[in-house]
Amino acid sequence: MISLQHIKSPKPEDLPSELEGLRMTKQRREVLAIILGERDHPTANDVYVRAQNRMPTISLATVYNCLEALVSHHIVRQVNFERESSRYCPNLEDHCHFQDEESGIIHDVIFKKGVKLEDFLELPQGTEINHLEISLKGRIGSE
Amino acid sequence: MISLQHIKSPKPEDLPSELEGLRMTKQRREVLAIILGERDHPTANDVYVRAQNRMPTISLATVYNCLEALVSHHIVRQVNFERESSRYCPNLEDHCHFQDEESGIIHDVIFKKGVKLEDFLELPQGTEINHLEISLKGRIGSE
DNA sequence: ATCGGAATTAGAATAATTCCAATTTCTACT
DNA sequence: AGTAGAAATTGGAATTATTCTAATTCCGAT
Repeated sequence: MISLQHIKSPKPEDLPSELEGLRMTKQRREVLAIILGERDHPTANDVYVRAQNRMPTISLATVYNCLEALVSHHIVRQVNFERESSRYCPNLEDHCHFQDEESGIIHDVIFKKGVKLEDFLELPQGTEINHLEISLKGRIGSE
Repeated sequence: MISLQHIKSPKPEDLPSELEGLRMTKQRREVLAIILGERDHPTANDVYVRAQNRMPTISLATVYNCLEALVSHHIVRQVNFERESSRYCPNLEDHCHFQDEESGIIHDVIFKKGVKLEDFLELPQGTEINHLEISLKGRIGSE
């Protein structure tokens, strides 16, 4: 994938017919376009509701299927906060998430340049990390 | 709470009648003793099953109630991995969790001494973090 | 002892997600 | 272009973890 990262709001029909080895069906393109469009970390249900505008017959099961396909092909990321419903994020850069408890809005938070996991965690040596999720909650200072 | 941290397997009846302002009922003591005993990050259902040995009439709802009481009084911590069921951890030190994908076992991982969040995250200034959860998954090197 | 609030209980309800079986749509091959 | 087989979609049912509810029980303070 060259730079979907920086394509803000592609029309679904402008998305390629295959991405990362995943065949892009009409529904998958619609779902991906929604996630690339409003980057507000929507839930599956949010995506479903938005998708219905252009595609009134899409089903929620399909939205879940599409999301799982996109996630497992590393085209979008799944984001979890405690036991809330999963959210989806098109930013594939290494980053984590901060949820403002006031507004509920989720912000991407990037790592300081050059920081590696081993720099701040006492990892048992030989550990191979396949997945990392950092979730923060709090408030944004109001001064 | 002085040092429940280091009390390995207290008998429920040895736990105090109040902790952190929370009245410790028979059931809450049982649940807490289980979590302090086997520190294997049990789920609510695990706790329920274990509790039934000594207390056959305890209900799952009560286990959930007790866990929520203990968590909200900062006596135990709730641990989440993606959308798996929550697990519970008596270690209140600042730490995060690593799940070995092979065995499913969860290990506590501590931070390098003196490391602060701002050292590795580009936090928008003025952010006040109330909650932080870091979950890692991977494998433990086998050499 | 007893009153009142808090805790416990069993079971129903909910929410998010997954499963299922029946269609529909693609893709590849003739 | 026509068609078989595979893959994707669909609606609805099922599942799972958790929360809610209403009735009972418990416990500490009067």
